[in-house]
Amino acid sequence: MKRPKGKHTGTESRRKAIIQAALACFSEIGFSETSMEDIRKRSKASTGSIYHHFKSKEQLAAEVYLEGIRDYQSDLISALEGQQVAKEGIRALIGHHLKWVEHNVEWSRYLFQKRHWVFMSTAEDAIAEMDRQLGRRAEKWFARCIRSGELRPLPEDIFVSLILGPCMEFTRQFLFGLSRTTIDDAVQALAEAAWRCLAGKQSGQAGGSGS
Amino acid sequence: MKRPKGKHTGTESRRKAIIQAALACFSEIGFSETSMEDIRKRSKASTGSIYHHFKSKEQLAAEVYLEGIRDYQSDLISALEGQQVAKEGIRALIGHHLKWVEHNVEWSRYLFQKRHWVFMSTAEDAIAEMDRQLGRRAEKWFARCIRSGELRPLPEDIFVSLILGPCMEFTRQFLFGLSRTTIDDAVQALAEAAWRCLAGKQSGQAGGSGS
DNA sequence: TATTGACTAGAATATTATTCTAAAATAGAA
DNA sequence: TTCTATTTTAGAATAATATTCTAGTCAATA
Repeated sequence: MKRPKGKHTGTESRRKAIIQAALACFSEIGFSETSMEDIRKRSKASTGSIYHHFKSKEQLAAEVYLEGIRDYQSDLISALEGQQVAKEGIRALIGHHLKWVEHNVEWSRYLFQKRHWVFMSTAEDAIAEMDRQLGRRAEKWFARCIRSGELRPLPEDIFVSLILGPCMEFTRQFLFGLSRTTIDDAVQALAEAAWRCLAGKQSGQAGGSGS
Repeated sequence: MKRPKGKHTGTESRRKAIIQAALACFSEIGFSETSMEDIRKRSKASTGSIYHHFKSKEQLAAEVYLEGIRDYQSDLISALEGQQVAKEGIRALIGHHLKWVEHNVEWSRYLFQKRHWVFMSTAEDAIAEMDRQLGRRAEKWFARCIRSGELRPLPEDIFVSLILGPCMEFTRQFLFGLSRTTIDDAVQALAEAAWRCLAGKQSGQAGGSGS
């Protein structure tokens, strides 16, 4: 019937090679500027091979995206759920994000700097689904902290905006080479700031020094 | 020598028509999916005419972007500089942004949802220059507030992240139809949150102006 | 009216994404 | 092994579409 699938038959490695080549090309010269010919040469695959693995250039771009986001998200959620204390969880979240970006600049450039590409429409559903799954688990974690009074009760969308927003904006600046603060300092500063605006009343905020 | 320019000779209106048509097409079906033929039909211009006004599809996309960002930024800076009190300034900034988005959904989708498109490389310089100019004036305003102790002294990049980030993230959710909070409430919530993490030590509350 | 230069038209061309046909490789069955 | 079915690869052929080119039109002056 099908193939044994326990094995990397070389077909998988070719697929990977094409994705890697595509990532490199897109990252270096941009999506529109990259021709299938470029990817073909760089990956040493043939036209037919590329189109056997990927329906179109657009879908190839989408697969590249998914490949990266999968890696990014995998550790993210465990980093969060590994924390019991709200303040630590938030810090872990921000820390994981920025460090991942620092260590995966090329992927980050693709995932974050150029997010929401129109030609991603193909993957839109898959991406949305991943976000949703991640969102649900994160939501659960945050809900617990809100119930315990550690975090201020805020609408979901505002919550997301306050945590993700600064991270993403800093990421953007970092990837453009516009940031001067180091990643470690940024984690510190952003986590502190996030805490300041998310902390529940009783979580001894502002007033004293702390830490 | 050139043209009398007191009159809109129809050439300018044609240019505008092409930009409008392009915006509509890009917004509805996406950049890659939009062919020059689509734009030609929608704008009722000829191929030659389009290429007379714009060097390429990429440059057309860039001009569309610049057209929008110009409108967006024009009021933004005056909204900020019109405020003396830090807290009010921040609120004005956030308020202007979200309201502009609400009233210019199509443009916003183009400017913010799909920002940093690769094929914007053409305009990259022009955009960067606009951002820089805006940035300088905003920086000046914030620097004053920091000196007066109204705002906490933070690195420029962190500052930008904390104000712009949440705005942009909420914008993204709004444009995707993922937000449930109304724009007005979001302005309120985000401004409050921003203030909480940016306010200087002595700025207890109550807007004791002065300076 | 004639001249000049910006503007428009649409056919012609060039580029490049995609399809197609057939050959090579691979995995399992005999 | 050899045979057979299936997957994968190759590269030429095709199709789609961005861009260029040539020949005009028009609008403003002299």
